[in-house]
Amino acid sequence: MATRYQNIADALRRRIASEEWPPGARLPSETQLASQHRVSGPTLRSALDVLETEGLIEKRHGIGNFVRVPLQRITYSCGEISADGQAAANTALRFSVSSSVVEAERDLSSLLGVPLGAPLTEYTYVSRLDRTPYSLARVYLPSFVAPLNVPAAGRSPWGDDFGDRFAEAGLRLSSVAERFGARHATAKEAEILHISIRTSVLTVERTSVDETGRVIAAALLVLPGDRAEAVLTTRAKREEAEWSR
Amino acid sequence: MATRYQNIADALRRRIASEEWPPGARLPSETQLASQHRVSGPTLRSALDVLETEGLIEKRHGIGNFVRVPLQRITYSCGEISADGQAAANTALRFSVSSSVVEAERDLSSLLGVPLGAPLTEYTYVSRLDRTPYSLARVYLPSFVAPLNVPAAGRSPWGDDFGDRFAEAGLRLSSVAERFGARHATAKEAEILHISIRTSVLTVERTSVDETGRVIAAALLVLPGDRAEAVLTTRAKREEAEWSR
DNA sequence: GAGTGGTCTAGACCACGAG
DNA sequence: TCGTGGTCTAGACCACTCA
Repeated sequence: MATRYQNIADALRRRIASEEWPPGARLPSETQLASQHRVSGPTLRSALDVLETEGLIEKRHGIGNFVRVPLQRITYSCGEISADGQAAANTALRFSVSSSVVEAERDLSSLLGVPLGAPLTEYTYVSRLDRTPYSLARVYLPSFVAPLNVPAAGRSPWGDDFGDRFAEAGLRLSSVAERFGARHATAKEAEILHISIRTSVLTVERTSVDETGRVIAAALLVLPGDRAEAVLTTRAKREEAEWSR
Repeated sequence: MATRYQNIADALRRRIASEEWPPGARLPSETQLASQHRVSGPTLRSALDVLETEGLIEKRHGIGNFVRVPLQRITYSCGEISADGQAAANTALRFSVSSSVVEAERDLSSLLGVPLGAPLTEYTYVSRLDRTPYSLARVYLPSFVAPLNVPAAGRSPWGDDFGDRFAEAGLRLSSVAERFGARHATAKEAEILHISIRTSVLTVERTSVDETGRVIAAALLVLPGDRAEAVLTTRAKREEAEWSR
């Protein structure tokens, strides 16, 4: 059965779809909408919560509720080994890098195969398109790969530009494993990416392995589901020669 | 600044982490918790909403709120071309398949390159582990690939077991493209997978292409983020011979 | 029937942003 | 200062589950 706030959410959804309120427009105030639909404030607010969770509207405290402008989507290309550090970056995508030294937590120590508390260099990449944050990548290098706190190359927003470091350390990148997941943003990620903690994010856990099977880099990518996707193309073995021209 | 319900959510989260309420246990009733924390019902409920969104608790109408039992995770392996239909299935993962004939909607027609309204055979795969739904896959075959409504092979819960159909139709699978995304579950998906519409799901849009570049199958996978992940391993070209033994 | 969570109310007060 | 959304209250009533 349909509840009161669900019916209102449906009605508002239709009015948005009909472009009565085009993208970017401000909705009437919650007080006005509540009296329009003859419900109390909280009931109307739960209807708006539904639309916010769906990504249809954006709430701005003290200003109003706005129809969200569909964001351009960026693409993370999977399965590309970029030992030479020349990653395929999306055009117009700008990013910044910062680094610090951290101690290996439980997750990172098992991921990298280093003892708990071992020093790691952490690189944080934040990409932006028109001032809107689009992706967050955190890369961790063990101390045997590079001296602590050396600058990142900054060639790719995905943090896969460490071919130089590997070469300097006498390591040869052999394989890369990527694990994809979906979850809600953490409070910290939400703040960095300017999203709500209710936003779904696509996560990529990427580990780079050298010839001896040792993990030489780990990366944690966080991509807001409403503005990013990952793509992968696999070709049948037999045709590989033809397809790569 | 921390709000009232956030503080309560933190407190409850700590009590759950300390196993005061172990996995599967019922929390005190909302009325009891509200008086414990000296807040009103709605305030306590919004604290519980936070925990539900985080996947820490599960609400059961008329029964109580329960600490969620961590679910075993299943893995979808990406980048594997299984033209012969022998897919790597997770053990103990059971699934059912149903099929129907549908007309190509806007999304599907552009994905498959068929006219709007063209007849497609739709296969719906639902996998389960211990009676809990784990994945939903919908596969669409154009009519030139197979006669309408032929049964699926049922060898893989991911719907990548159509090698026989391709062969019968004289088609040779050449490449597979996968697109990954993250979003909330739709109402229909939530019902099938027994999850909330606020649950994050990992989506995979998979298109199979033959030698002439024609799309011969499209699949839409929906994997609840709390119980599934996708993995991909890429090996450097030079070492490929060694690694595949 | 007893107890649980789900919805809804009418209003108070606070925090934010803009003029 | 004003209008906005955010939080919170105290309680009513309904829907669901189980004994």
